[in-house]
Amino acid sequence: MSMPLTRSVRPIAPALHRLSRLATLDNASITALADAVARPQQFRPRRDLMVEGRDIASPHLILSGWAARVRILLDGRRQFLNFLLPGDIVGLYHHRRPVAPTSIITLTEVTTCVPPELGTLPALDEAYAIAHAMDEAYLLAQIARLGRMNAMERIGDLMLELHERLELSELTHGRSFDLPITQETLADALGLTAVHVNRMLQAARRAGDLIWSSRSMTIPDPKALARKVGRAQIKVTAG
Amino acid sequence: MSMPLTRSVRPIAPALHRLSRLATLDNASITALADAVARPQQFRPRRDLMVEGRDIASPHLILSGWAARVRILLDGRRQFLNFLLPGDIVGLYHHRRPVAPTSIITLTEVTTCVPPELGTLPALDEAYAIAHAMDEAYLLAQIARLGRMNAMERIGDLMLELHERLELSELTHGRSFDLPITQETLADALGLTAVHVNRMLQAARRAGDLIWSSRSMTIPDPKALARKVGRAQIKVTAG
DNA sequence: CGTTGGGTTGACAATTGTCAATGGCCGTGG
DNA sequence: CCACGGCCATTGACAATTGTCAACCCAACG
Repeated sequence: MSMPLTRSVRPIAPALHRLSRLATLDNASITALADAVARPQQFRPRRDLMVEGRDIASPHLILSGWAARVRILLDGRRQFLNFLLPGDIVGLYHHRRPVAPTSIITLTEVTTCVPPELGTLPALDEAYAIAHAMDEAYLLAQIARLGRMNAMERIGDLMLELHERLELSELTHGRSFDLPITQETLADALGLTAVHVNRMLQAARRAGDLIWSSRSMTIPDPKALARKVGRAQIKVTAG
Repeated sequence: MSMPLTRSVRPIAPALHRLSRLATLDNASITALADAVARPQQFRPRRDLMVEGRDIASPHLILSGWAARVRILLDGRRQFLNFLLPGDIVGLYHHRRPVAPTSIITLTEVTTCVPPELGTLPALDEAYAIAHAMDEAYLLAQIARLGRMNAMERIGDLMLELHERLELSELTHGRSFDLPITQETLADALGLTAVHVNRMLQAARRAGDLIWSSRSMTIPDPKALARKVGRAQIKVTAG
């Protein structure tokens, strides 16, 4: 905490922690990751990491901060497709000349680096594959959320998902986590309006389901909430 | 059309046609595919190809018929995550012991086969990678549809997507295609109720946007409809 | 201090869902 | 051949959820 080296490594620890949990990484993989992390890139809030339809200049491994994949309709309606949290990887594909399927925008100050290439380190490839499968699982969860849950359930379900994901990188504090976004951003992720999200958040607080103040979201009783919104666990490999 | 051999090959041609379009396949890949296709599996409607949370017994390459990935909430609400059409591949992952992220259910009579393994034929791997990227792009489209489009737009957008996808396997007839599902199935894919889908389909017909009768869906003016629902093209590789 | 971005509130409108009933079509069995 | 049942599509009346618009508050900040 007081040593300079520690200080500089600290903020990126969660991202690496999560990646190294997905598969058993050998020394070569860890070295490659350390090299990658040594060349961080900084982005201010509301900057594009990628633009839909353009070639992907380079993939990103999120080291700190929040970003989101976004799709904008012609008349300006906006839908966030998923959130990108520390440890998440985007733009890594197995085929030539990949085109970004969506734009990616930073929601907060964000640090990224270029992850080690696919196909050079088997252990890392395995981690990538698992990370990718989890991404897909969360996209599927998002579809069910938007298609079949009401506003209250969507909010609860998303908060549980975020808590679960942040836990993997040890970015939670017990039943709380930092939620550095606005209600409008939340609305765009949930397919609702900011006004309605506001009302539902108040209802959730009255019901004792969710308490959000000064950027800290608390889920007093995750299990009870999970039951209430009818939520299943995300699981990607057996055993 | 009259030769026995032709007759038996015919129904699976669309699936192979689409796959071979994604990347340039060498002879080894084509042979491997032909071998795979020679061992078809048949499924009646409403059968599970996979069950959420269970190990994936084997991946499937859809040769004919329609299936869907589905998620069911605790109280029975059902959401179809995407449709699986001839040429689509499911359950092929780069990591060990993959667990099915969702159940897959046949909507019609379906024929599948086990696609050649990943990592043995580079040309085929490239096709798999592109197919997978397209899958992902369609999932993202589904999210935007459910999150930010109204009922009318969702229907139009989905019909355009289905037409576009079926065109890749030459399963369209000009501006028409076979839509072998019920309005309730459509509703479960669109996050709506069957009653509302019914009303919107009638409105679409009155507006001249969509004409659906005896399983044949016609889009009189695809470009106009695309403009009306604010739809973009799906593109996965550059050039 | 004035400005600005986010959050909050109220009144009202639009969209979508619910429930219940009806009719057509088709295959089965008598 | 006809009666029956089942599935699907259709309709109407009504309710619930969510959106829209406009105003206001408040804290942060230059």
